[in-house]
Amino acid sequence: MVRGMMGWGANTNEQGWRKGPWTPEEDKLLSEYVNLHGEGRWSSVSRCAGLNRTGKSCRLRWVNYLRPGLKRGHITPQEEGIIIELHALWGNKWSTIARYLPGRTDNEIKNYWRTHFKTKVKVPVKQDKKRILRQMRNQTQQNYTNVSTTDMSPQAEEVIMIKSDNDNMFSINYNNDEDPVELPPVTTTSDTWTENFPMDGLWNIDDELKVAIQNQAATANCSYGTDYAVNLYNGGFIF
DNA sequence: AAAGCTTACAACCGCCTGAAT
DNA sequence: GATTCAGGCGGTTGTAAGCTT
Repeated sequence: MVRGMMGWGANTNEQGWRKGPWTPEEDKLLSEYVNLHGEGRWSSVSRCAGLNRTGKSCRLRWVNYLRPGLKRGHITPQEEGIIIELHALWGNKWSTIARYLPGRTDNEIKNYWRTHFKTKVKVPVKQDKKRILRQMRNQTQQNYTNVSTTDMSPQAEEVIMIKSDNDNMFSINYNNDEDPVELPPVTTTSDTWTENFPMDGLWNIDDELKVAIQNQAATANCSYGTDYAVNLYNGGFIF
């Protein structure tokens, strides 16, 4: 795989900043300047080093490509194991994960994950769905008559909102849609209610958003919203 | 050999946060 | 306390190379 001169053709934006692939000359200017003056103050780096690049662009180039000590080459099986383990623990906290993989950047790990694992998320079989849906249902009934999402992160809140319309009816609002999906009557305790319940949309929730709920649940104090997320998680909804 | 698909990854964008004013 | 701004982070995009059909 060719590194370097790929992607966007070099051009300038409305503000006159250069965009696109970095040239060897630009790399040299940036490296020399940072080696001399140290990291930080990226906006002044771009000016002082004679680079017509934004501070953000300079920082990114340095951190992901020019910084000394960066590893090159394929992720090793050991590194892959660490990535899998830490991702299970923290979700898409790429910079945090990168701290445990010396020489690897968050960008590299993120790209690796998306390429190798993003599309290989386990799809639950029907039996699993039934079990988990039953748990969700029971937990919601037992613990909350009115589930608030006010304490959830915006991301998590975007995924799912559950509310009780009356004592016996619940509805799920996926992605804050205009038309919430109504659950069958609470009196049903068998599997039949899950059969009738159109959950496909819920099961297709993007993996990152599931992780967002997981993270929210793991980090926040118990509250209705996060507590519910914990229940979802414990019930196996996030896999 | 050519077309289409997949993989890899550099680089951008938008949002968030914390420090400075 | 409000505003501004730089830096950091995660998500996304664009494109070349490799692979498959």
